[in-house]
Amino acid sequence: MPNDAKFAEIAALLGETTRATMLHALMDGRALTASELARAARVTPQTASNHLARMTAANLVCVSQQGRHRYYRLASPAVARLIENVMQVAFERHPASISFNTIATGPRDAAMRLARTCYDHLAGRLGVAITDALVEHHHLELTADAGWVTDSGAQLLQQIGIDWPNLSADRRNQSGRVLCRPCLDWSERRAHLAGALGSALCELAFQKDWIRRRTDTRAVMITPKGRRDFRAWFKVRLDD
Amino acid sequence: MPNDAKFAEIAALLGETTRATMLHALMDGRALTASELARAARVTPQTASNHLARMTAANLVCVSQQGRHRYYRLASPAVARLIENVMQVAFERHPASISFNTIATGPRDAAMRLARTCYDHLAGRLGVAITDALVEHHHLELTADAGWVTDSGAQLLQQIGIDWPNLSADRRNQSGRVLCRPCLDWSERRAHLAGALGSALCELAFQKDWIRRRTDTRAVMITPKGRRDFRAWFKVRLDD
DNA sequence: CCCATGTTTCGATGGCGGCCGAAGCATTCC
DNA sequence: GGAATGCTTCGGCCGCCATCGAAACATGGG
Repeated sequence: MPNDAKFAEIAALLGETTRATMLHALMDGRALTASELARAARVTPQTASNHLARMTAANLVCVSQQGRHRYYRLASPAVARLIENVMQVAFERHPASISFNTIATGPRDAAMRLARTCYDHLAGRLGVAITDALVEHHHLELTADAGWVTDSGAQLLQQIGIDWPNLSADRRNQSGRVLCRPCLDWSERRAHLAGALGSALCELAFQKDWIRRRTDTRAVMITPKGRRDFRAWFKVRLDD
Repeated sequence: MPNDAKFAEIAALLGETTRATMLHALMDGRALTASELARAARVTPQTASNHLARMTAANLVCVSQQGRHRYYRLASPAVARLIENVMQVAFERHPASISFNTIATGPRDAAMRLARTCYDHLAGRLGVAITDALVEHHHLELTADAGWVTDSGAQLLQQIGIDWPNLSADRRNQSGRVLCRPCLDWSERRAHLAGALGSALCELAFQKDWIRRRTDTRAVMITPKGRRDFRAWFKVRLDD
């Protein structure tokens, strides 16, 4: 009932390792079954079930039944953003404690560091590299809190098959610039592309088989075709 | 050490009513003493001290000593944003449970609803009204994730004494548009202005005595001069 | 220097909540 | 229909942590 209580309720649900692990497993945007989540968090199914029920009640995740499986996924983009935000605060640099944080805070897995999905967009070196390349070639302008696509950027997107003006139209944009959100990547500690543009780019990359999902991980593999096309379209350099 | 653990650590710190209450008390951006925070959360000083020590260690708040008082404040804007984000998820509307959430979720206090500070910017009806007026008169364009100031907006800001181009210059803005972040207000459930612009406007409003702080609350009072000038400059209507 | 005030440390207590075993329900496959 | 699989409910155990009293420490004032 009081504001603070509901606030604490949500935060408390995030603030427990088992649930946190499950939520992170859902951060790639896919839906996972209760047992998969139990395995991911290394707890028994009944424990997982309990956690999932509570997170469902609090609208952190939602569930859809298919046969005898129950697929759980994050309830909304806002939840994904919230999780990102906690990560950001968790790994924010602070003058006093740099020595503690500098070592081994990023994902251990090399594949994870190279390329992974972050709810609905690309993260890791690939995500950062694409974003950097777009900025470098003036297709995109980014600030700490916001970003927008330039005219040349809109043209580029059009060519690869993203109807950007149309995409951004329903968000009351009028002047052709727009709507992407920087998202701090906690392995690279660099802004990369989230928001509508990040989502559209990620979808396109799967569709064109530039990247492929791996099983049981948020890491994605970059196909040879992807390597070529990322370079051709975005002038992305991943190998130096 | 593992990512999930540090994530959970931060979230767990937010997820406890006493600490949550303290953090909310700090959301107006001011620094409060340990005893003030203890009173706000209705716990003994020693309990508060314990919580504050842990939140300081986790870089959620930071402390500066003055005499025998220790003043605590939020450690960074990122923390304030995080707290806002949790509120947003906590009060997000969900088709299934609207009937529960529609009643009495906003701040009870009428003054709070009318005008209050939200870390470093204005919220409540005043914050929303200013934002609406800016958008209506095409001084500002807002989307779900981002926003920018139009040329006419930059002119208006210049007239009231905010050097907007200069303000946004250090965030690699080149084309005069820019940098403000919508922030969902959980009493009005409407976007209002945060980010650099929100902060500058709020500061200006205090400086020009359009609004004044009240003691012991985030609510601010709007002065008669404020009422006049908000109307004159921004065409804000607060009374209908 | 002594007392008042603000804050922290220590130790003990109590309660909340995560966890699993056992059992029950639902769904699918044979 | 019966067995297997996926998931949930129930009950009891255990550990963690919020809380407070008591006391120590720090600062400033008289």
